[in-house]
Amino acid sequence: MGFRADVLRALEGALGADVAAAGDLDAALTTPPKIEMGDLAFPCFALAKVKKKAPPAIAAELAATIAPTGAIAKVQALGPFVNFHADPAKQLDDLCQRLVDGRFDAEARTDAPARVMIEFSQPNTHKLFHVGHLRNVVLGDALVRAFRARGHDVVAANYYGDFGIDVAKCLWWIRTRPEETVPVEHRIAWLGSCYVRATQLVAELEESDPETATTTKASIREVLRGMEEGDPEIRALYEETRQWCLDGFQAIYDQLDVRFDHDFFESQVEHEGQAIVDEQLAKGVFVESQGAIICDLTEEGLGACLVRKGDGASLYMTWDLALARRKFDDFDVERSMYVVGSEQRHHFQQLFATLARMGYERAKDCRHVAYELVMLPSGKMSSRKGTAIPLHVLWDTVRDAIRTRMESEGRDERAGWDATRWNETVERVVVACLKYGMLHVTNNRRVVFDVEAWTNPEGDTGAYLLYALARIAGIQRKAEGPVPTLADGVQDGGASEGEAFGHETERALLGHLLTWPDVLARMESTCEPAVVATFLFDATKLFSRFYAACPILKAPEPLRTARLQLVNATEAVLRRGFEVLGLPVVDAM
RNA sequence: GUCCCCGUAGCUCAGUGGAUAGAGCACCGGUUUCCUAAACCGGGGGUCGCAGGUUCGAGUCCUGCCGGGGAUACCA
Repeated sequence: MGFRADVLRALEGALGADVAAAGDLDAALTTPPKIEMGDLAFPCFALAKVKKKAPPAIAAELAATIAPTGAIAKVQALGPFVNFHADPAKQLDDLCQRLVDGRFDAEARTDAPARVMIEFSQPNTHKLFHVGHLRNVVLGDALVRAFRARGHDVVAANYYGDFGIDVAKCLWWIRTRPEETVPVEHRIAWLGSCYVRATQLVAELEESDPETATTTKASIREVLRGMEEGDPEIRALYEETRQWCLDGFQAIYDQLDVRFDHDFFESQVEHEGQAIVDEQLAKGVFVESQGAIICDLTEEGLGACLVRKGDGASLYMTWDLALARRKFDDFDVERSMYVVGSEQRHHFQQLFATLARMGYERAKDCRHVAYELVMLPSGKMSSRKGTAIPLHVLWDTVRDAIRTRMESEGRDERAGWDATRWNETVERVVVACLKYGMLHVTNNRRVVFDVEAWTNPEGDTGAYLLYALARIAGIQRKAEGPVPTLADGVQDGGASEGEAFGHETERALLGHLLTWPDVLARMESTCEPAVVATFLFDATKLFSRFYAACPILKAPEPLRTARLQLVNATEAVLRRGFEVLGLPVVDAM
């Protein structure tokens, strides 16, 4: 069948009685650091003890016993490794067939599909949506796509923070300053500034004029009560401004091509949470402590989990309990994932432990996908200090940079483009840059947001990835004569006019494409989109090298067909990766 | 105090216990009568924070320390 299978069979045969001592052969196989060394390598260290021989001697012995068969073109000992060289044409043919008949995708799927809920984004209404929030959306969406590609039944869920004291602060500011005009554009940013100014005012008053501070806070609480109890005037303002935000968020999700299957709202689960607290209090799972209600998690080493404040008010934790119950009971999810910043680690450890105490067995299948903040080169982003970059500002900046770049080039491809085509292409490059910029860094690492770097579309960026796809489309467009489709495979792997398929850039690219199923599996188990992002960058890099080194359309047959098939296969695999990260595609740029 | 995350090239980052630790940016030099030069090739640049330990083998695993960030019940 495939090269890897052939290698495993050959090794088993050559090892004979030593197979058991060698351990898991499939797991042992590695990729040599350089393509000239071969495509797969078997390290002989584990055998050294049993055979009481030096690894290089064992490698030489094994290499001598294995004859090239099937897709194995050459076997060679190199130091302590047995290196296997694949027959590149057979390998390419195999990849084409598997892409066509679905085996390639089947291999990428899990054998334990589950119903998974992935909660992400969780934007607060009445607050600025800034670059930091973008990381969450893009990360969560990538996970949704990856879990789907793996064959899971995924429910993408959003959870809007549309209630509480912060919303009241914003509304209070608006009500006490009727002279302020509401802008037509970027209303979320304006509402956010109302919230910030109210917060700052209270903080200042607490310093300078404690008495006024107290009355101000009291009137903010009045607004909150009005929201809760349905004061017509306050309620109307609340509903209107809330809707501005929901519309604004939807516009952002549309631009990013992010979709949710279900929306939760804080305003919905607030009361339910309190009911759960009463319930669990009656059962003795929750207890009173210092006037408040807690779930005592000292046994788990997590301290006290506060579920109701001393004044009877609910908190995040209270609502999360109700939310979790809905997820388990109404949606029947087997696994539940929460994409939330890493500063909430303790919160989620407590939440999951509390759910376990409440009797939810599936609490063990809850997972907090933590990620670090987005930082500016100058430090932490703070919406209160006004140092946060609103998403639309970033978007405009990147768009300007990319459009300027494109307009200065004057490419033939773009000669007949109308305004729509221009706008659409620019927008796709922008989205690719934004998403890739957020995803190519490991979750646990801070993303440093440097506008200079983000507006330079060269090197390790989304634009670089799209560029490869545009070149691929260009080749396919310009090919004259017979153009193979993947289903045709590679009929003849032989040499022609002294040139055969198997240039080192071809073999390196091909070998890399073959690892996709494994890469997707790793993204699922680690919840790290960076795994796929790195794969795509490497694939693109390898394609660019191949492209620069090997003429495709002008190559003699059958080399031309083989190269075109490599181009087709590269496109097919790249598209799978783009889909998983939610990156847009282009066929010209 | 305790717990968690990060520390790899000037900067930003990859690196699934295996071979000479790799990219991108920046800097220097080269490549276009040829499929898109947003590309490709070459060059300089490293005590993988420090010290021990486990292992045939450690950037990777364990312990301790140093530096940065975060969490640590009545904020959200």
